[in-house]
Amino acid sequence: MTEDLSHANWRERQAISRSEEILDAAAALFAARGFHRTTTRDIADAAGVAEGTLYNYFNSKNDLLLGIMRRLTNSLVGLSMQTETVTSSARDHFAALMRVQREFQEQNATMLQALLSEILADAELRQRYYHLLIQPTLMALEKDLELHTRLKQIRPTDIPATARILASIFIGLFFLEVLGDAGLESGEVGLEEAFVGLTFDGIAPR
Amino acid sequence: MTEDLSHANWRERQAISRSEEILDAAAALFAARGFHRTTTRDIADAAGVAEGTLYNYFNSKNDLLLGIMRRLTNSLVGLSMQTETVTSSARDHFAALMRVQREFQEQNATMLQALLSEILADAELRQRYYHLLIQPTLMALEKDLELHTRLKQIRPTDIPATARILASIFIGLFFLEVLGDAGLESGEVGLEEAFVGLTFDGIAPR
Amino acid sequence: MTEDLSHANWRERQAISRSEEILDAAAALFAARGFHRTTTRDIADAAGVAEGTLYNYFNSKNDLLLGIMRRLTNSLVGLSMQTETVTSSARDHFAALMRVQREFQEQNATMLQALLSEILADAELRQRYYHLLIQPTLMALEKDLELHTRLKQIRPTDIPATARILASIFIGLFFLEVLGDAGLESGEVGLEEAFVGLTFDGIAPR
Amino acid sequence: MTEDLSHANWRERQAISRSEEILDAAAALFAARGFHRTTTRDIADAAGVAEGTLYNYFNSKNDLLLGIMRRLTNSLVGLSMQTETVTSSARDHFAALMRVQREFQEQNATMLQALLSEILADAELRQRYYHLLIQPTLMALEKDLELHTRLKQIRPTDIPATARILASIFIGLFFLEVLGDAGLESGEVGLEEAFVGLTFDGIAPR
DNA sequence: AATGAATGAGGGTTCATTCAT
DNA sequence: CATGAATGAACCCTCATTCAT
Repeated sequence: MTEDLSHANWRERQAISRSEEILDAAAALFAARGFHRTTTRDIADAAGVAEGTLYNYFNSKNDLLLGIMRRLTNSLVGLSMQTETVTSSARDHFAALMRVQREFQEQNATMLQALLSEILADAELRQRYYHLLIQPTLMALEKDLELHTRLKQIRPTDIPATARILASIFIGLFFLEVLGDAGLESGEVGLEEAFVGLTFDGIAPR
Repeated sequence: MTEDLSHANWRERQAISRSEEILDAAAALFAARGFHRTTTRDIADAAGVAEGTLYNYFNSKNDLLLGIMRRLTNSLVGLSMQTETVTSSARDHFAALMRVQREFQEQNATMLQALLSEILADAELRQRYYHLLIQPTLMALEKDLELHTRLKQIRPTDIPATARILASIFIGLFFLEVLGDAGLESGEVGLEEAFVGLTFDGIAPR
Repeated sequence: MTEDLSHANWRERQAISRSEEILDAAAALFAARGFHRTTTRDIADAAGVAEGTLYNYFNSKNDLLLGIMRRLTNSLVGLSMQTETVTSSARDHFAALMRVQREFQEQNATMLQALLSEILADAELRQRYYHLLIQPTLMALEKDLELHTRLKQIRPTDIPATARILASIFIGLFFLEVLGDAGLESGEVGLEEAFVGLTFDGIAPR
Repeated sequence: MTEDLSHANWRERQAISRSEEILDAAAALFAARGFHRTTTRDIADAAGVAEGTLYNYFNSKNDLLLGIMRRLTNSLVGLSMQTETVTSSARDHFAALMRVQREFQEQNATMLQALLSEILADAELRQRYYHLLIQPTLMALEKDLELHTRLKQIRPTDIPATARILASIFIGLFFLEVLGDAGLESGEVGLEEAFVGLTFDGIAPR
């Protein structure tokens, strides 16, 4: 009985890791060549399994995208739990936010790139992505802004609009990164400072 | 002779308008369903021509994307010429910039969306897009920032980083729009104010 | 009236020469790339006319092949008239036959090559070719053999079989030529001598 | 282990026979209608498989031609091994050669016809065919002639030229056969006799 | 008679998915 | 569960032919 259980566990673990290996392969290939230019054959080869095996873990090629998205959301949940803890000053808090966001993008770069392309092309996926990843981010930002406004750590603003501008910065920076912008590669530090400087103090002369 | 000329002109004009009609159809479909989910048959039908006719104007389906990109760059050139002249205060200048950018995005929404998806999936296209559309925008922003810094209308900052953050805002906002973010639909005015408020004065309390 | 006639003549001559120019272009291209790999566009370009113009002179692309065949038969008729005149010895006669055949092949090389390929692939064309070009040649050979047999200039043989072997030599040599056989390029003289030596004296030792 | 092996063998045998079935179908159709008039659909139907299956065994339609050529060369190799041993008299030897050649042509008629047409139209294929099939035949003939000359079984001749004439006879006869020449159908015996009579004794009267 | 843009049927090829082993 | 050969719908593109100018 115990053996049966452990065996089942082993199999389950096997299954999970197989599934993850396949997703790894798929994400890498989707990011490199795009979803449509990647064949199931490519994925199977990269994952070291037969083509038919893919269909034991995923119902369709499209399901792989959904799997990637699930991973991203899980990753984001872990992230939000991590940043939940309020930090001292608003300045530090938003600097930390930027850092965390950039880290998230960096660690999930291939998956994000793989998804974004299809998101722009598929209405259903788009909606799903928005609800699972963008909207939570926007709401978290709004909540943060509200909180710090109440604490008088930031001045009163149009919170929804400001949240969207901040989110746009994160999104846009990822985009520039994908586009291979040289200006970004040089140094992250400058970017973070410029971000905090801009958003907190503005660029108006004193 | 006059007749010959006018005849040639007629032909030429026909060819140009046909070409534009096809691009219109292609851009709309690419934006709606994505490049790969759109068939040449779809495009031909939407443009009201036979499938073979597409290939009298474009060498391949991919060429249609390049045609769309060419249109966008032309549109951007017209835009920069239009904004070149503006000066007055830095505040007004950047507000105008935001307005112009958003207008550009609005007027070229389908084409931008049609391209973006493929840009994320195709390295060559990506590079081309960066050089033709993003880099010029970044450089124009840097030039603007430099100018106004020299005029003491804005305080000294890390100009390349700031330019990238501003560009990111434009890019990210378009993305949110494509994702159908409801918060953006409500009002452009609030957004523009928030943008100027944020970038000039920051969100730090006085 | 005279003028009308001369005008008509001019036009007719024009038409004929146009038609011939087109056939020239077609034959050259068919020989170089094969019938199916040659497009009507290619032919029109090579002939210096528009694609539609081809159809004022030929009903279809296939008709161009028939045109080429007509040319070949005309060429062959001229040839047979030329060789009709009986020459002194049988030896000289068959040597002359070989020479004339090789000359015919050389002068019509492109057209022959263009046709042969299609002949092997198209049953109808094959039959037409056989009746127009091969059968007459075989019959002429048989007549020649009969005549010289009667004159005791050659020994009695199975005339139909011998005629076929002689024709095969001509056909096969052309084939080897097309295949670019280096042994043939070197010298024609040796070939002619070997031909007469073989066919008249055989290779058996004295 | 035994099972694995037998299983692998079964698979392999399956694959080979499938591949051969497809080639059979292709050769028959190419011979009947020509390469370009035969569609991959036709071939698949004739072979009793789906269109896509063709591409599990051959990379392209062109590859089928190469496959046919490979078969022919294999067949030729078997042939040369078979004739290598013959000696006896020169007369008998060349009679046997003729017989073997005609048998080869007969047994590979469809494949030969399938290839010939494309050979005349495609320079690359032409070269390949020459090197794989024609040149070996020519060299074998030259070697035979040399040997028998040295043995004084045939008189001294221009060996390369004679070899080419003999090869031409074989090639030309196949051509006449393809053209459906009635004179050939009647009897092979007469042809063989005429061939030996012509080549050894010539047609000159005693 | 000349033009060449428009046509659309048809072709070769790809690839996600299935299923017998 | 794993395999990979078989499938066939669907796609992009070509090109002979037509016809309005």
